Amino acid sequence: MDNFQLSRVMKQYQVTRYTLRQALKNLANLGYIYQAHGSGTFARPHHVEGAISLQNNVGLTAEMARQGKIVRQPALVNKLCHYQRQLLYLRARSWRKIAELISVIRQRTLDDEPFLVEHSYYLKSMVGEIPDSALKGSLFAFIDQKPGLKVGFIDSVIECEMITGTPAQFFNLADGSPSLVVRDDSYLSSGNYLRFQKYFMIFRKTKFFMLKKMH
Amino acid sequence: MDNFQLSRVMKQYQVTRYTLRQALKNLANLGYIYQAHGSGTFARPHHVEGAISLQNNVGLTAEMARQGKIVRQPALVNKLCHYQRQLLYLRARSWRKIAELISVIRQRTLDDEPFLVEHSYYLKSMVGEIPDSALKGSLFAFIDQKPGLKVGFIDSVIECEMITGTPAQFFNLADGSPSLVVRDDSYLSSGNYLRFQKYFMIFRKTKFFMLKKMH
DNA sequence: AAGTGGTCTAGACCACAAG
DNA sequence: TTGTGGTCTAGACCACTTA
Repeated sequence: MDNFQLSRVMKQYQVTRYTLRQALKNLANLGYIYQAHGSGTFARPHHVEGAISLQNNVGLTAEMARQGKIVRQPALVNKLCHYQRQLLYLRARSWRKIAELISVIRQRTLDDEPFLVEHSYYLKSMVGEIPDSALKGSLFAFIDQKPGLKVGFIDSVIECEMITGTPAQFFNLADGSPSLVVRDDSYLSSGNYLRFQKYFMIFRKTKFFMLKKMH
Repeated sequence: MDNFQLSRVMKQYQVTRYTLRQALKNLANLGYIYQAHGSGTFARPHHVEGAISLQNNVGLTAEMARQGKIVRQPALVNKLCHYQRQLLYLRARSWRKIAELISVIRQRTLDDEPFLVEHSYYLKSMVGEIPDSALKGSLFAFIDQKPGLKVGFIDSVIECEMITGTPAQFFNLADGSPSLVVRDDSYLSSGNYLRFQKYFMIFRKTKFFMLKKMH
Protein backbone atom coordinates (compact mmCIF):
# COMPACT_ATOMS: atom_id res chain seq x y z
CA MET A 1 0.00 0.00 0.00
CA ASP A 2 3.06 2.22 -0.04
CA ASN A 3 3.22 2.34 -3.80
CA PHE A 4 1.17 5.49 -4.49
CA GLN A 5 4.00 7.88 -5.09
CA LEU A 6 2.28 11.21 -5.59
CA SER A 7 0.30 11.08 -2.38
CA ARG A 8 3.43 10.15 -0.48
CA VAL A 9 5.44 13.09 -1.80
CA MET A 10 2.50 15.44 -1.19
CA LYS A 11 2.44 14.38 2.44
CA GLN A 12 6.20 14.44 2.78
CA TYR A 13 6.51 18.06 1.63
CA GLN A 14 3.09 19.18 2.86
CA VAL A 15 1.96 20.56 -0.49
CA THR A 16 -1.06 19.96 -2.69
CA ARG A 17 -1.03 18.10 -5.98
CA TYR A 18 -1.18 21.43 -7.86
CA THR A 19 2.03 22.70 -6.29
CA LEU A 20 3.81 19.40 -6.72
CA ARG A 21 2.77 19.24 -10.38
CA GLN A 22 4.04 22.78 -11.02
CA ALA A 23 7.44 21.77 -9.65
CA LEU A 24 7.52 18.52 -11.64
CA LYS A 25 6.49 20.36 -14.79
CA ASN A 26 9.45 22.70 -14.41
CA LEU A 27 11.80 19.73 -14.12
CA ALA A 28 10.14 18.10 -17.14
CA ASN A 29 10.56 21.26 -19.24
CA LEU A 30 14.29 21.18 -18.48
CA GLY A 31 14.49 17.50 -19.42
CA TYR A 32 15.42 16.10 -16.01
CA ILE A 33 12.28 13.97 -15.75
CA TYR A 34 9.41 12.98 -18.00
CA GLN A 35 5.79 12.37 -17.20
CA ALA A 36 3.99 9.49 -18.91
CA HIS A 37 0.21 9.68 -18.90
CA GLY A 38 -1.15 6.80 -16.89
CA SER A 39 2.12 5.26 -15.83
CA GLY A 40 4.04 7.81 -13.78
CA THR A 41 6.93 10.26 -13.55
CA PHE A 42 10.44 9.03 -14.29
CA ALA A 43 13.98 10.33 -14.09
CA ARG A 44 15.82 10.89 -17.36
CA PRO A 45 19.44 10.01 -18.13
CA HIS A 46 21.88 12.89 -17.96
CA HIS A 47 22.25 15.35 -20.81
CA VAL A 48 24.64 15.33 -23.73
CA GLU A 49 28.23 15.70 -22.58
CA GLY A 50 29.70 19.15 -23.16
CA ALA A 51 26.52 20.65 -24.58
CA ILE A 52 25.18 24.06 -23.58
CA SER A 53 21.53 23.97 -22.62
CA LEU A 54 19.54 26.64 -24.45
CA GLN A 55 16.94 26.52 -21.69
CA ASN A 56 19.28 27.08 -18.77
CA ASN A 57 19.02 30.28 -16.83
CA VAL A 58 22.25 30.18 -14.89
CA GLY A 59 24.61 31.74 -17.42
CA LEU A 60 27.34 30.15 -19.50
CA THR A 61 30.02 30.00 -16.78
CA ALA A 62 27.82 28.17 -14.28
CA GLU A 63 26.45 25.90 -17.01
CA MET A 64 29.93 24.72 -17.97
CA ALA A 65 31.10 24.59 -14.36
CA ARG A 66 28.38 22.03 -13.71
CA GLN A 67 30.20 19.82 -16.19
CA GLY A 68 33.58 20.38 -14.61
CA LYS A 69 34.74 22.87 -17.24
CA ILE A 70 36.04 26.33 -16.50
CA VAL A 71 35.04 29.43 -18.43
CA ARG A 72 37.37 32.33 -17.75
CA GLN A 73 38.06 35.84 -18.92
CA PRO A 74 41.83 35.77 -19.29
CA ALA A 75 43.87 38.63 -17.84
CA LEU A 76 45.24 39.70 -21.19
CA VAL A 77 41.76 40.24 -22.45
CA ASN A 78 40.94 43.04 -20.11
CA LYS A 79 43.14 45.30 -22.19
CA LEU A 80 40.92 44.61 -25.16
CA CYS A 81 37.70 45.58 -23.44
CA HIS A 82 36.05 48.51 -25.15
CA TYR A 83 33.98 50.90 -23.15
CA GLN A 84 32.56 53.53 -25.34
CA ARG A 85 29.35 55.29 -26.12
CA GLN A 86 27.94 54.87 -29.56
CA LEU A 87 25.16 56.61 -31.39
CA LEU A 88 23.55 53.93 -33.50
CA TYR A 89 20.41 52.94 -35.23
CA LEU A 90 19.22 50.14 -33.03
CA ARG A 91 17.06 47.77 -35.00
CA ALA A 92 15.37 45.47 -32.56
CA ARG A 93 11.87 44.36 -33.41
CA SER A 94 9.56 47.32 -33.83
CA TRP A 95 12.08 49.44 -31.99
CA ARG A 96 13.66 51.81 -34.48
CA LYS A 97 14.94 55.05 -33.07
CA ILE A 98 18.29 56.56 -32.29
CA ALA A 99 19.58 55.49 -28.91
CA GLU A 100 22.78 55.94 -26.96
CA LEU A 101 24.48 52.61 -26.45
CA ILE A 102 27.33 51.34 -24.35
CA SER A 103 29.33 48.68 -26.13
CA VAL A 104 31.39 46.03 -24.39
CA ILE A 105 33.58 43.48 -26.13
CA ARG A 106 34.92 40.57 -24.14
CA GLN A 107 36.64 37.27 -24.82
CA ARG A 108 36.45 34.04 -22.84
CA THR A 109 38.33 30.79 -22.64
CA LEU A 110 37.10 27.27 -21.92
CA ASP A 111 39.63 25.27 -19.92
CA ASP A 112 42.19 27.94 -20.87
CA GLU A 113 41.64 27.63 -24.62
CA PRO A 114 39.88 30.20 -26.83
CA PHE A 115 36.12 29.73 -26.68
CA LEU A 116 34.01 32.76 -27.48
CA VAL A 117 33.96 36.47 -28.27
CA GLU A 118 31.07 38.47 -26.85
CA HIS A 119 29.82 41.79 -28.23
CA SER A 120 27.25 43.51 -25.99
CA TYR A 121 25.34 46.74 -26.58
CA TYR A 122 23.48 48.18 -23.60
CA LEU A 123 20.93 50.97 -23.69
CA LYS A 124 22.66 53.71 -21.72
CA SER A 125 19.30 55.03 -20.56
CA MET A 126 18.83 51.72 -18.76
CA VAL A 127 22.18 50.84 -17.22
CA GLY A 128 23.90 54.21 -16.78
CA GLU A 129 27.67 54.03 -16.52
CA ILE A 130 29.39 50.67 -16.09
CA PRO A 131 32.36 50.64 -13.68
CA ASP A 132 35.60 48.92 -14.68
CA SER A 133 35.22 46.45 -11.84
CA ALA A 134 32.00 45.14 -13.43
CA LEU A 135 33.66 44.86 -16.83
CA LYS A 136 36.49 42.76 -15.48
CA GLY A 137 34.25 40.67 -13.26
CA SER A 138 30.67 39.64 -13.73
CA LEU A 139 28.60 41.99 -15.83
CA PHE A 140 25.65 39.71 -15.10
CA ALA A 141 25.98 40.35 -11.37
CA PHE A 142 26.27 44.13 -11.95
CA ILE A 143 23.04 44.20 -13.93
CA ASP A 144 21.23 41.91 -11.54
CA GLN A 145 22.16 44.00 -8.52
CA LYS A 146 20.78 47.25 -9.95
CA PRO A 147 17.22 47.79 -8.75
CA GLY A 148 14.61 47.55 -11.50
CA LEU A 149 16.91 45.77 -13.96
CA LYS A 150 15.64 42.20 -13.75
CA VAL A 151 15.97 40.43 -17.11
CA GLY A 152 12.64 38.82 -17.96
CA PHE A 153 13.16 37.07 -21.28
CA ILE A 154 15.66 36.75 -24.10
CA ASP A 155 15.15 36.16 -27.82
CA SER A 156 17.93 34.04 -29.27
CA VAL A 157 18.83 33.47 -32.91
CA ILE A 158 21.42 30.82 -33.73
CA GLU A 159 23.23 30.59 -37.03
CA CYS A 160 26.54 29.79 -38.67
CA GLU A 161 28.71 32.64 -39.98
CA MET A 162 32.12 33.06 -41.52
CA ILE A 163 34.38 35.13 -39.30
CA THR A 164 37.29 37.44 -40.00
CA GLY A 165 39.46 39.83 -38.03
CA THR A 166 39.62 39.84 -34.26
CA PRO A 167 37.38 36.82 -33.53
CA ALA A 168 39.28 34.69 -36.05
CA GLN A 169 42.60 35.76 -34.54
CA PHE A 170 41.43 34.96 -31.02
CA PHE A 171 40.36 31.50 -32.19
CA ASN A 172 43.62 30.97 -34.13
CA LEU A 173 41.55 30.34 -37.25
CA ALA A 174 41.99 31.58 -40.81
CA ASP A 175 39.79 34.37 -42.09
CA GLY A 176 36.63 32.88 -43.56
CA SER A 177 36.42 30.03 -41.07
CA PRO A 178 32.95 29.12 -39.83
CA SER A 179 31.69 30.03 -36.37
CA LEU A 180 28.51 29.42 -34.42
CA VAL A 181 26.89 32.76 -33.72
CA VAL A 182 24.20 33.52 -31.16
CA ARG A 183 22.35 36.81 -31.29
CA ASP A 184 20.48 37.63 -28.08
CA ASP A 185 17.93 40.38 -27.46
CA SER A 186 17.30 40.86 -23.75
CA TYR A 187 14.17 42.39 -22.25
CA LEU A 188 13.35 43.36 -18.69
CA SER A 189 10.49 41.77 -16.77
CA SER A 190 8.57 44.93 -17.63
CA GLY A 191 9.00 44.14 -21.33
CA ASN A 192 11.37 47.06 -21.95
CA TYR A 193 14.35 46.53 -24.20
CA LEU A 194 17.70 46.31 -22.41
CA ARG A 195 20.49 45.16 -24.75
CA PHE A 196 21.52 42.99 -27.62
CA GLN A 197 24.47 40.66 -27.67
CA LYS A 198 26.33 38.67 -30.26
CA TYR A 199 28.34 35.62 -29.27
CA PHE A 200 30.92 34.18 -31.67
CA MET A 201 31.67 30.65 -30.53
CA ILE A 202 34.40 28.34 -31.72
CA PHE A 203 32.46 25.76 -33.67
CA ARG A 204 34.46 22.62 -32.88
CA LYS A 205 33.85 22.99 -29.14
CA THR A 206 30.28 24.21 -29.21
CA LYS A 207 27.12 22.09 -28.98
CA PHE A 208 23.70 23.39 -28.04
CA PHE A 209 21.13 21.21 -26.37
CA MET A 210 17.41 21.60 -25.97
CA LEU A 211 14.35 19.54 -25.13
CA LYS A 212 11.22 19.91 -27.22
CA LYS A 213 7.96 18.73 -25.69
CA MET A 214 5.15 17.81 -28.08
CA HIS A 215 2.11 19.27 -26.37
CA MET B 1 -15.08 50.35 -15.51
CA ASP B 2 -14.47 48.18 -18.56
CA ASN B 3 -10.74 48.23 -18.07
CA PHE B 4 -10.27 45.06 -16.08
CA GLN B 5 -9.15 42.78 -18.86
CA LEU B 6 -8.75 39.40 -17.20
CA SER B 7 -12.21 39.31 -15.68
CA ARG B 8 -13.66 40.31 -19.03
CA VAL B 9 -11.94 37.51 -20.92
CA MET B 10 -12.89 35.03 -18.18
CA LYS B 11 -16.53 35.94 -18.60
CA GLN B 12 -16.30 36.03 -22.39
CA TYR B 13 -14.99 32.48 -22.66
CA GLN B 14 -16.67 31.18 -19.49
CA VAL B 15 -13.44 29.89 -17.93
CA THR B 16 -11.73 30.43 -14.60
CA ARG B 17 -8.56 32.40 -14.09
CA TYR B 18 -6.58 29.14 -13.77
CA THR B 19 -7.61 27.96 -17.23
CA LEU B 20 -7.05 31.35 -18.80
CA ARG B 21 -3.61 31.60 -17.23
CA GLN B 22 -2.62 28.16 -18.52
CA ALA B 23 -3.52 29.26 -22.03
CA LEU B 24 -1.68 32.57 -21.72
CA LYS B 25 1.36 30.81 -20.29
CA ASN B 26 1.51 28.57 -23.36
CA LEU B 27 1.46 31.63 -25.63
CA ALA B 28 4.12 33.31 -23.49
CA ASN B 29 6.39 30.25 -23.71
CA LEU B 30 6.20 30.45 -27.50
CA GLY B 31 7.01 34.17 -27.42
CA TYR B 32 3.72 35.48 -28.79
CA ILE B 33 2.89 37.47 -25.66
CA TYR B 34 4.66 38.44 -22.45
CA GLN B 35 3.33 38.87 -18.97
CA ALA B 36 4.63 41.72 -16.83
CA HIS B 37 4.07 41.37 -13.12
CA GLY B 38 1.72 44.09 -11.97
CA SER B 39 1.10 45.73 -15.32
CA GLY B 40 -0.53 43.17 -17.58
CA THR B 41 -0.21 40.86 -20.57
CA PHE B 42 1.00 42.27 -23.88
CA ALA B 43 1.39 41.12 -27.45
CA ARG B 44 4.91 40.76 -28.81
CA PRO B 45 6.16 41.81 -32.24
CA HIS B 46 6.47 39.00 -34.80
CA HIS B 47 9.43 36.70 -34.80
CA VAL B 48 12.68 36.92 -36.74
CA GLU B 49 12.11 36.64 -40.47
CA GLY B 50 13.03 33.28 -41.95
CA ALA B 51 14.02 31.70 -38.65
CA ILE B 52 12.97 28.21 -37.58
CA SER B 53 11.48 28.11 -34.11
CA LEU B 54 13.10 25.43 -31.99
CA GLN B 55 10.00 25.36 -29.82
CA ASN B 56 7.47 24.79 -32.59
CA ASN B 57 5.65 21.50 -32.73
CA VAL B 58 4.22 21.66 -36.22
CA GLY B 59 7.14 20.30 -38.20
CA LEU B 60 9.50 22.08 -40.54
CA THR B 61 7.22 22.24 -43.57
CA ALA B 62 4.34 23.89 -41.71
CA GLU B 63 6.75 26.19 -39.87
CA MET B 64 8.16 27.54 -43.14
CA ALA B 65 4.75 27.59 -44.83
CA ARG B 66 3.61 30.01 -42.12
CA GLN B 67 6.25 32.38 -43.49
CA GLY B 68 5.19 31.88 -47.09
CA LYS B 69 8.06 29.55 -47.93
CA ILE B 70 7.64 26.12 -49.44
CA VAL B 71 9.54 23.05 -48.28
CA ARG B 72 9.33 20.23 -50.78
CA GLN B 73 10.71 16.78 -51.39
CA PRO B 74 11.63 16.98 -55.08
CA ALA B 75 10.63 14.11 -57.37
CA LEU B 76 14.18 13.28 -58.32
CA VAL B 77 14.98 12.66 -54.70
CA ASN B 78 12.66 9.73 -54.27
CA LYS B 79 15.08 7.65 -56.25
CA LEU B 80 17.71 8.35 -53.62
CA CYS B 81 15.60 7.21 -50.71
CA HIS B 82 17.16 4.28 -48.92
CA TYR B 83 14.93 1.75 -47.29
CA GLN B 84 16.96 -0.92 -45.62
CA ARG B 85 17.29 -2.77 -42.39
CA GLN B 86 20.48 -2.31 -40.49
CA LEU B 87 21.94 -4.11 -37.52
CA LEU B 88 23.68 -1.43 -35.53
CA TYR B 89 24.89 -0.49 -32.13
CA LEU B 90 22.44 2.19 -31.20
CA ARG B 91 23.98 4.54 -28.69
CA ALA B 92 21.24 6.69 -27.33
CA ARG B 93 21.56 7.72 -23.74
CA SER B 94 21.75 4.70 -21.45
CA TRP B 95 20.35 2.58 -24.28
CA ARG B 96 23.08 0.36 -25.54
CA LYS B 97 22.02 -2.87 -27.12
CA ILE B 98 21.81 -4.30 -30.58
CA ALA B 99 18.62 -3.26 -32.34
CA GLU B 100 17.21 -3.63 -35.81
CA LEU B 101 16.84 -0.25 -37.45
CA ILE B 102 15.14 1.09 -40.53
CA SER B 103 17.09 3.88 -42.16
CA VAL B 104 15.56 6.55 -44.36
CA ILE B 105 17.51 9.25 -46.18
CA ARG B 106 15.62 12.15 -47.71
CA GLN B 107 16.41 15.53 -49.20
CA ARG B 108 14.32 18.67 -49.17
CA THR B 109 14.24 21.98 -50.95
CA LEU B 110 13.24 25.41 -49.72
CA ASP B 111 11.54 27.44 -52.45
CA ASP B 112 12.95 24.91 -54.93
CA GLU B 113 16.57 25.33 -53.83
CA PRO B 114 18.59 22.76 -51.84
CA PHE B 115 17.87 23.09 -48.15
CA LEU B 116 18.48 20.00 -46.04
CA VAL B 117 19.40 16.33 -45.99
CA GLU B 118 17.66 14.16 -43.42
CA HIS B 119 18.96 10.85 -42.09
CA SER B 120 16.44 8.95 -39.94
CA TYR B 121 16.86 5.68 -38.07
CA TYR B 122 13.72 4.06 -36.73
CA LEU B 123 13.53 1.15 -34.31
CA LYS B 124 11.94 -1.59 -36.40
CA SER B 125 10.34 -3.07 -33.31
CA MET B 126 8.38 0.17 -33.00
CA VAL B 127 7.32 1.14 -36.50
CA GLY B 128 7.29 -2.20 -38.36
CA GLU B 129 7.58 -1.89 -42.12
CA ILE B 130 7.27 1.52 -43.76
CA PRO B 131 5.31 1.58 -47.05
CA ASP B 132 6.72 3.45 -50.04
CA SER B 133 3.75 5.81 -50.01
CA ALA B 134 4.78 7.06 -46.56
CA LEU B 135 8.39 7.54 -47.68
CA LYS B 136 7.37 9.67 -50.64
CA GLY B 137 4.78 11.59 -48.67
CA SER B 138 4.68 12.52 -45.03
CA LEU B 139 6.56 10.16 -42.75
CA PHE B 140 5.29 12.29 -39.88
CA ALA B 141 1.69 11.52 -40.79
CA PHE B 142 2.43 7.82 -41.09
CA ILE B 143 3.93 7.67 -37.61
CA ASP B 144 1.21 9.79 -36.10
CA GLN B 145 -1.56 7.64 -37.54
CA LYS B 146 -0.20 4.39 -36.09
CA PRO B 147 -1.90 3.70 -32.76
CA GLY B 148 0.41 3.93 -29.76
CA LEU B 149 3.13 5.85 -31.59
CA LYS B 150 2.59 9.37 -30.24
CA VAL B 151 5.89 11.28 -30.01
CA GLY B 152 6.15 12.78 -26.54
CA PHE B 153 9.43 14.67 -26.52
CA ILE B 154 12.60 15.18 -28.55
CA ASP B 155 16.16 15.89 -27.46
CA SER B 156 17.94 18.17 -29.93
CA VAL B 157 21.64 18.89 -30.24
CA ILE B 158 22.72 21.66 -32.60
CA GLU B 159 26.23 22.08 -33.89
CA CYS B 160 28.31 23.07 -36.88
CA GLU B 161 30.04 20.36 -38.93
CA MET B 162 32.08 20.12 -42.09
CA ILE B 163 30.32 18.07 -44.72
CA THR B 164 31.53 15.91 -47.59
CA GLY B 165 30.00 13.55 -50.12
CA THR B 166 26.28 13.40 -50.80
CA PRO B 167 25.10 16.30 -48.60
CA ALA B 168 27.79 18.58 -50.04
CA GLN B 169 26.84 17.61 -53.58
CA PHE B 170 23.15 18.24 -52.93
CA PHE B 171 24.02 21.70 -51.58
CA ASN B 172 26.40 22.42 -54.48
CA LEU B 173 29.14 23.08 -51.95
CA ALA B 174 32.77 21.97 -51.90
CA ASP B 175 33.82 19.14 -49.62
CA GLY B 176 34.76 20.56 -46.22
CA SER B 177 32.15 23.29 -46.30
CA PRO B 178 30.39 24.03 -43.01
CA SER B 179 26.82 22.96 -42.32
CA LEU B 180 24.39 23.38 -39.46
CA VAL B 181 23.60 19.94 -38.07
CA VAL B 182 20.71 18.99 -35.81
CA ARG B 183 20.69 15.63 -34.07
CA ASP B 184 17.29 14.64 -32.73
CA ASP B 185 16.40 11.77 -30.40
CA SER B 186 12.65 11.12 -30.36
CA TYR B 187 10.78 9.42 -27.54
CA LEU B 188 7.17 8.30 -27.31
CA SER B 189 4.80 9.70 -24.69
CA SER B 190 5.47 6.50 -22.78
CA GLY B 191 9.17 7.44 -22.63
CA ASN B 192 10.24 4.64 -24.95
CA TYR B 193 12.88 5.37 -27.56
CA LEU B 194 11.59 5.66 -31.14
CA ARG B 195 14.28 7.00 -33.50
CA PHE B 196 17.19 9.29 -34.01
CA GLN B 197 17.57 11.75 -36.86
CA LYS B 198 20.33 13.89 -38.25
CA TYR B 199 19.54 16.99 -40.28
CA PHE B 200 22.21 18.61 -42.41
CA MET B 201 21.06 22.13 -43.19
CA ILE B 202 22.53 24.60 -45.65
CA PHE B 203 24.08 27.15 -43.35
CA ARG B 204 23.46 30.33 -45.33
CA LYS B 205 19.70 29.81 -45.30
CA THR B 206 19.29 28.47 -41.79
CA LYS B 207 18.51 30.43 -38.64
CA PHE B 208 17.13 28.98 -35.43
CA PHE B 209 15.00 30.99 -33.06
CA MET B 210 14.09 30.44 -29.46
CA LEU B 211 12.72 32.36 -26.50
CA LYS B 212 14.33 31.94 -23.11
CA LYS B 213 12.29 32.93 -20.08
CA MET B 214 14.22 33.80 -16.92
CA HIS B 215 11.99 32.30 -14.23
C1' DA C 1 -10.02 -1.66 -9.86
C1' DA C 2 -6.49 1.35 -8.53
C1' DG C 3 -3.13 4.81 -9.35
C1' DT C 4 -1.47 7.95 -12.44
C1' DG C 5 -1.14 12.36 -15.40
C1' DG C 6 -4.07 16.22 -17.61
C1' DT C 7 -7.39 19.47 -16.91
C1' DC C 8 -10.67 22.25 -14.63
C1' DT C 9 -13.62 25.10 -10.90
C1' DA C 10 -13.67 28.12 -6.83
C1' DG C 11 -11.49 30.68 -3.77
C1' DA C 12 -7.39 32.67 -1.27
C1' DC C 13 -3.07 35.50 -0.22
C1' DC C 14 1.03 37.98 -1.75
C1' DA C 15 3.94 41.20 -4.68
C1' DC C 16 4.06 44.58 -8.04
C1' DA C 17 2.64 48.65 -10.95
C1' DA C 18 -0.08 52.65 -11.92
C1' DG C 19 -3.47 56.09 -11.18
C1' DT D 1 -6.77 51.70 -3.89
C1' DT D 2 -7.41 48.87 -7.77
C1' DG D 3 -6.11 45.54 -11.11
C1' DT D 4 -2.74 42.82 -12.37
C1' DG D 5 0.54 38.48 -12.39
C1' DG D 6 2.43 34.58 -9.30
C1' DT D 7 1.45 31.13 -6.25
C1' DC D 8 -1.17 28.18 -3.42
C1' DT D 9 -5.18 25.06 -1.15
C1' DA D 10 -9.08 21.89 -1.82
C1' DG D 11 -11.69 19.27 -4.49
C1' DA D 12 -13.48 17.39 -8.96
C1' DC D 13 -13.77 14.73 -13.51
C1' DC D 14 -11.64 12.45 -17.41
C1' DA D 15 -8.12 9.55 -19.99
C1' DC D 16 -4.68 6.42 -19.69
C1' DT D 17 -1.84 2.43 -17.97
C1' DT D 18 -1.13 -1.55 -15.30
C1' DA D 19 -2.20 -5.38 -12.57
